[in-house]
Amino acid sequence: MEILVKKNRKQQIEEKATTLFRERGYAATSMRDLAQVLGIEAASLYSHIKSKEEILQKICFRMADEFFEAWKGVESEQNSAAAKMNKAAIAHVKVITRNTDASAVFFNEWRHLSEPYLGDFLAMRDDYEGRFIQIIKDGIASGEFEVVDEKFTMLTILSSLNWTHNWYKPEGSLTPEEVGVKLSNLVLNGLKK
Amino acid sequence: MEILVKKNRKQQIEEKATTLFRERGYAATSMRDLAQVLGIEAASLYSHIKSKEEILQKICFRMADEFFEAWKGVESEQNSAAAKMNKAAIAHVKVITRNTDASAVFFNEWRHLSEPYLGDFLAMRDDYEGRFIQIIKDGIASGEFEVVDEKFTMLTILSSLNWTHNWYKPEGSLTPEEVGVKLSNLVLNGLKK
DNA sequence: ATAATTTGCTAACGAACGTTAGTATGCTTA
DNA sequence: TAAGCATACTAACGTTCGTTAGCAAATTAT
Repeated sequence: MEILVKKNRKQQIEEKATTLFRERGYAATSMRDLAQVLGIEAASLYSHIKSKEEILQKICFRMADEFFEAWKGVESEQNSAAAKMNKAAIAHVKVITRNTDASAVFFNEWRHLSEPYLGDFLAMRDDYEGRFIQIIKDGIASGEFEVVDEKFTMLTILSSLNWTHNWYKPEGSLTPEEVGVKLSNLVLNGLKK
Repeated sequence: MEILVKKNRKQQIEEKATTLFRERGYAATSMRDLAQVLGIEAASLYSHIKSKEEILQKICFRMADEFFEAWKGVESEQNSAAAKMNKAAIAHVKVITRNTDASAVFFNEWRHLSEPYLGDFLAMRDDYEGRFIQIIKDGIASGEFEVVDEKFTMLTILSSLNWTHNWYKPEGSLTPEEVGVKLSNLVLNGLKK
């Protein structure tokens, strides 16, 4: 009967690898380390995967997919740039808080991707960052936001949002939604009264 | 005659290592990679250094020293928390922008330190972060700042400041001081008008 | 019942890793 | 001029790396 409980070995491998890559880094995690966590021999891993890098690719591009998926609904009919930024921040943070380990790998280990994956990855990142820049531009044009350097501001905002993976604990008191709201509020309104 | 121009081999090694560690990560940089950049054999490195990790230790703890050194002057006689935060942000960002490569190593590679260095490092980080928390607490107590979760706010602010190493180009138009001012302003006043 | 798939093993490959030993050369200092 | 230090070499060490080949058992699908 048990539905959704059975996971095939490949999924297990990717899950454990995500944890290890997060804790030790991709380069410092050996296939023998990974095998040991799963209770098998290193060579046995290759019955399920093609290479070590394939695991990293899966993690990185699955996260990218999730970020783009979450973006849907951000640029809806509403016209306020602040509301859009709020929505975007919440959507973004929700993805991170629901995948803290995979997010850490996504943010820190992507440089170990080889071509053409690396190029694809960077192109997606550019695309994604461009969406935040557009919101900022809109806000400036409409007079909602201060006149700022859009790229600088985008980088600053995203760095705040992206850091979430480093401290968020799912078992803590804050829900992903609440984290997004608080971050969005701090970014939009600042610390001063 | 030439003063301050002559650098001994050990310094050269640390400089080149900083660049490589930044570009490829500590674990993915081999001693043979490093030797090649310097035009010597890998074994020759050991006439100057004790181990690969020693280089990482030097980078990390020199940066830590610089951050603490820069803090002097932040907690001066002035009483406004906003002014203190402004000073702290500028001081912090100045250190980063003047050492972007070493900062990247400092922020991303410290986990490869072994004990007792790792413990020392984390203790220093806690100390440093505590200083930012104190400014936030002061600002809340004095009514200058919104009532916020101090730790959450500290993490968010520092993540913005610390991301600077990833995009700042010394040859660009912004001076370190200007970057600090802009970041501090965004954090304190927010994006909205 | 049989075929196919999943899962795992042992053994081993060649390459790369950090590091040490021992030696040699040239520069700097006493 | 001698001593000492800085610098670099060749050769090699034992270990670990990612990965492949070939085989075997168990499970699943036809």
